[in-house]
Amino acid sequence: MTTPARRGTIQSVDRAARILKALSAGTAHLGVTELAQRLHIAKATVHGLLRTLERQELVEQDPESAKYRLGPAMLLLGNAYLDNHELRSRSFIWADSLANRVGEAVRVGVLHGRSVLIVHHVFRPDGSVQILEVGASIPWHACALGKAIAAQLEPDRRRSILAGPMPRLTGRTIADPHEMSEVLDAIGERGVAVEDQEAIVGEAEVAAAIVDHHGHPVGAIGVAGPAERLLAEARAEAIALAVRDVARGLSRDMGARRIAHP
Amino acid sequence: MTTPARRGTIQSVDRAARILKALSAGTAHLGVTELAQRLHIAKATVHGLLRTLERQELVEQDPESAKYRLGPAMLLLGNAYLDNHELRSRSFIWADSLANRVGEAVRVGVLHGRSVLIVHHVFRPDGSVQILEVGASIPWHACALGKAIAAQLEPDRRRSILAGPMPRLTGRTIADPHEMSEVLDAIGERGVAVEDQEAIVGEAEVAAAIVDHHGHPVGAIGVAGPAERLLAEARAEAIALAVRDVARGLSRDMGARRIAHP
DNA sequence: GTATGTTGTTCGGCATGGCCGAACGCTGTC
DNA sequence: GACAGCGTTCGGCCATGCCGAACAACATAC
Repeated sequence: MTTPARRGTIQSVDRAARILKALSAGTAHLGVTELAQRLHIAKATVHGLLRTLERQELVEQDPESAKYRLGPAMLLLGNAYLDNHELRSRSFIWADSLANRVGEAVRVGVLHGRSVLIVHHVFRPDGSVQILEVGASIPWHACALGKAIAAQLEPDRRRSILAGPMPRLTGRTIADPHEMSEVLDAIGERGVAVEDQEAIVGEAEVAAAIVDHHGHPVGAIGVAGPAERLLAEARAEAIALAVRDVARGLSRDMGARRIAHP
Repeated sequence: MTTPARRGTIQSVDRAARILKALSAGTAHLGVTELAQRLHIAKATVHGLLRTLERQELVEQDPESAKYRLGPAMLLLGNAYLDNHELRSRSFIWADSLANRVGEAVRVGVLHGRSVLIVHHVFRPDGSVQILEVGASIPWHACALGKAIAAQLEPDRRRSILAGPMPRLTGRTIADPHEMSEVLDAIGERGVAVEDQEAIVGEAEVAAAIVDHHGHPVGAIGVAGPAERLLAEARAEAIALAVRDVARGLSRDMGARRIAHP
């Protein structure tokens, strides 16, 4: 056995999940042989797993090339994740009001591994053409959403997330763990995170964490747009205030079902 | 064994997939016990499967209620399905031009079971607020996309899809298999399917199938909007022509890589 | 307060069911 | 026409997933 598959996990299911992720990563469709050697599993075994996944329409086989790709049932499951997402559904009204208040696009995200997953996105309220970012995955260290969440993490998780790689996306990306640690402290005190062209040149974001009744972060909400417009002297403070207000309201909303513990 | 699990399938993976689908169906989160009796699997077995899926972040457990729901990795996989979708990516430019030409919303869908999955959606080009329908699933018999695809199916599949249930969604939904069969014949001849308030009162759609080089349908593209505006005497024919043109172009686009077989 | 019903979780042994090596049919290429 | 690559099938060994039963934690009932 090459990968000893952590105790307590069901080997075949674990392998099936790894197949799905491999198919999701590669842009081109993958064949049985390529999957087998990439995951270090016998070819026949991969075939059996794929056939089972195919019956469930989680993967499908291209009739032309006989190679495999993700299937339509995957889209339904991904959509179901969003539909059942409590933070997402609660954020609808808050995000709408925030977008109208500041006249910019609003994004809501959760931390997933070392990335922020966008679960809700409200377009800037002018009529311009914009692409929907729901489902997108952004490195945590290069967006305000991610930094806002990280600043609220308990010390162990914060240390572990700071330990990992922080690739430079633009000249302004914060890539040094010590610098980032200080930035997170400042964000924690101020209650608002700012990202200034750290992911895409010209784009900025102002965000605040959403916490549950224990104070644990469950996600973040933020305003995104052109840096020059978002961070202009005159508007910066007003936007930060609006974002923090909305994040507080949403946090209260999320924790409302249980009484806070001391 | 209650469900003998078709020969050749891997039992545990099949069960894991059924768990995921059960979680996606139920709006509320499900517990181990409920899943076990719903799927007729031993409780301990369900627990093992869930733990494996949880390690892969395909499901997550609510810390409060200890119940399970779909996990964030699911969203990434669903998104990856869209990214790898050939029809979808090729349809972008066609759908845009169609939306601008007719001034209405455009949808692209594929057949999945007895439903049409929306894989691309262009908003009506006025500035109004519209909800994004990508990922939505619509009964095939109640939308023009579905009828356009069904009309191009080979006889066996067409018969089997006509055999299933066709629930009435509005007073105008076609619920009778014989009537639908004649409607499909007419659509096949004309090359365009029309749906007039058969899914939602007031809403209509005009669509045409997209076929590969064998003539097999791979999906459909259509224009959707208010019935009175879409089906007005003056515009109906023009819209039908535009839709058919675009569908033809897309079909050529999709089949371009291989030479047509006689 | 105890009693009783849940829930999710753990354990260990039986035998089932998944795994792998090898062989097959097929499609393209040199 | 031999070859190399692919996806697929087969059969037998034994690892591994399955299940019944016991467990702990919680909620409820009285």
